[in-house]
Amino acid sequence: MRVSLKDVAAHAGVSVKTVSNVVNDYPYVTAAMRERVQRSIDELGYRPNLTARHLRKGRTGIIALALPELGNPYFAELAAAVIDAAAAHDYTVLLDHTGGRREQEILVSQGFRARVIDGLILSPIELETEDLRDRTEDVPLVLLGERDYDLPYDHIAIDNVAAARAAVRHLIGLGRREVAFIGDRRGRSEPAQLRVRGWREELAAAGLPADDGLVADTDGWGHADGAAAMARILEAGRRPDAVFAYNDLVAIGAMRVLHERGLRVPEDIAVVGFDDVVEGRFGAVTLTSVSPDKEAIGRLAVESVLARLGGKPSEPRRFRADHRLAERESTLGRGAANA
Amino acid sequence: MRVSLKDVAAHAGVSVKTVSNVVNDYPYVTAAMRERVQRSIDELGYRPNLTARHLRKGRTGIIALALPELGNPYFAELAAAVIDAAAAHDYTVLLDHTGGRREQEILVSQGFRARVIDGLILSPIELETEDLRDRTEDVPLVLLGERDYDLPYDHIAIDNVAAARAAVRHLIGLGRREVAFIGDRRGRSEPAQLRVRGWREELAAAGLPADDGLVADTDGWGHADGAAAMARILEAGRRPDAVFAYNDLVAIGAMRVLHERGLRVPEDIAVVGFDDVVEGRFGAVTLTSVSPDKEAIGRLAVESVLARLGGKPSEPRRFRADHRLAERESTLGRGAANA
DNA sequence: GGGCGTTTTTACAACGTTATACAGCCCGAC
DNA sequence: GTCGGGCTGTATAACGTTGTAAAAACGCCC
Repeated sequence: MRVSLKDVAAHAGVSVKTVSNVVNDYPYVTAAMRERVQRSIDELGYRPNLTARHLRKGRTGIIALALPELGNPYFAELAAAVIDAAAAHDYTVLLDHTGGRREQEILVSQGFRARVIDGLILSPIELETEDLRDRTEDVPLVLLGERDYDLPYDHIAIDNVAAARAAVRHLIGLGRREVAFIGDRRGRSEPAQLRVRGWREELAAAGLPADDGLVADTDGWGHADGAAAMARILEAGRRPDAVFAYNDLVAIGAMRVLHERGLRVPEDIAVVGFDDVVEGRFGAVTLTSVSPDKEAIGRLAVESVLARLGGKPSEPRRFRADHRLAERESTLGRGAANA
Repeated sequence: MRVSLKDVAAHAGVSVKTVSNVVNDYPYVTAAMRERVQRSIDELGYRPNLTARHLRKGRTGIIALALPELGNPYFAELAAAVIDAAAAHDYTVLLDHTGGRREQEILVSQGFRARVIDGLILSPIELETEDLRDRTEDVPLVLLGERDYDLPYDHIAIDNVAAARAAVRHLIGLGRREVAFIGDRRGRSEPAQLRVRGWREELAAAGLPADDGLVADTDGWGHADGAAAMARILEAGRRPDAVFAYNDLVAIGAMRVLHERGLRVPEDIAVVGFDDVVEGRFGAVTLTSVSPDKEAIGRLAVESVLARLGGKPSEPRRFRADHRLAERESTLGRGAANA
């Protein structure tokens, strides 16, 4: 059986609280007593029961991070950043994945999946603003990714519209005139809509048409989705000279199809992705990508969820993490205008 | 403040235990009473406190999964399999990453990172057998990946030696005579050593020399490690006609370097990876890879850790998950012998 | 050596839940 | 009618920890 404070106390011939004091480095313990108790602790191999401690203290030391997919390296890298940031505050992270499905996201936000947590960081895909309106759960929630409307929760995000515009501007600067967007999620995902909006705005600013036939829906955001969408565009007889993809996986899937059909990247079609995952740096054609500051996102998310632990209901805040465009072979310019 | 059983009991005018009975579907509760209590529960928005429940029951409903790196999609896919398998048993998964560093792995195995768990699934890289000998922690431990020596813990693994031999056999069947191995970890990783052994054995069986100059060490197992190792081999003046990499990421990194130097895959150099990650199916040259049954590994791991919860110390067991060789463009044969 | 302030240790009550044991109750059987 | 036994509901005691408050020990001064 597991050793408890009581066992140690009996063994050392002191009260339970004294042992607790030693364990918690309470200052008013004589060196002699401390050593005597410590010896019993070591001898019996005592280890505090965190469940009991947390019941008493009202905190569990665990925050949950709910992501759409672990398989996407962007989220994996983000998870690593969150885990590290949490560890710096002596917090442990419980990871969950929602598949980006709305019902799962609602379930998670209501705390039905993991109910032993002090706080929750959620990266929603299909979740609607209204889904959070009647949230009753009292653990602090922080949202990753931009939301259009106001909700009483902190947001951590990069400026998706600006980032998308920068990507499209870069393509236009290369002289491209027909820029496709791959990865809209049938209008059901807020982040996708923001990137589409950036794409549309930048094309408009350059006086280029934002043709709906150049926006390709996908079901998900994996390699296969990008490949299928690219194939559909080509089979519809379109031949864009540039592609801006919702993320790197979609971009890489699209590039595979271009390669199969003998279209060269970037000569025939330039490609820009989003997320700057490692994978994009090691293909036969390395991928230009919008690079969000993942480490900052993870750190800000942890800090803001922990800041809300006290339960003081201050104003919701919106954190903007940085992003930059990492230029690589997939948009290597033939005399690129400075973008 | 959070609503507790006591609040509900007061509101409904019954005892705390009766409310508990309703919550836990205890059979001997009249329908009338059940409904009355349920109404109070709904009205007050009661939600059970899992910390307290678990303190009482001695179980937390959480198992930890400690992986070397989340960034490697293989582990991400594996994590998804474990999370799903655990969910089927009403268990939640707490994810941790060790970076594959020995001290971290020891720490995790001793339970220093996450101490609120019922069981632990650990995928060690550098951990030595002896590190587990004096493990005092009493939560059940299951190891992922093969271990050579006997330890009182269950193992879930594929047959690494056999899988490596199959990969090398396939290359030899293509007519390749100089097969390099990329991704030994300076002898510090047991799984790597097993794959090197398979490589060595199969070469020996074919009467080919297993030249030490063809084994490339790496620090880690990411794209960059594979690229650096491949470059080192070429710069040493070697020109193997095939490469077997420790995993897909290493293989893809190596292929990038081959591409940069104008060497064609598979014409000049055939490449085989390990893990069968999605990424390998969408490069300009798709990657042949050893494909372990991740879903089975995840399921077996969860089942065996849960089976040990009772604490009955039965014999440690060794589970073998299946693997197969997924053949793709990187080993497309010019008249391949049947392999 | 008694009084007083400071330091050290202790007893006890919580945190929210469930297991145990028991007290009523109702019903049918003797 | 009294007894036994199956249903319901309740009081109480845990689970292992820490906060509070009070008791004990100590040191110092007069």
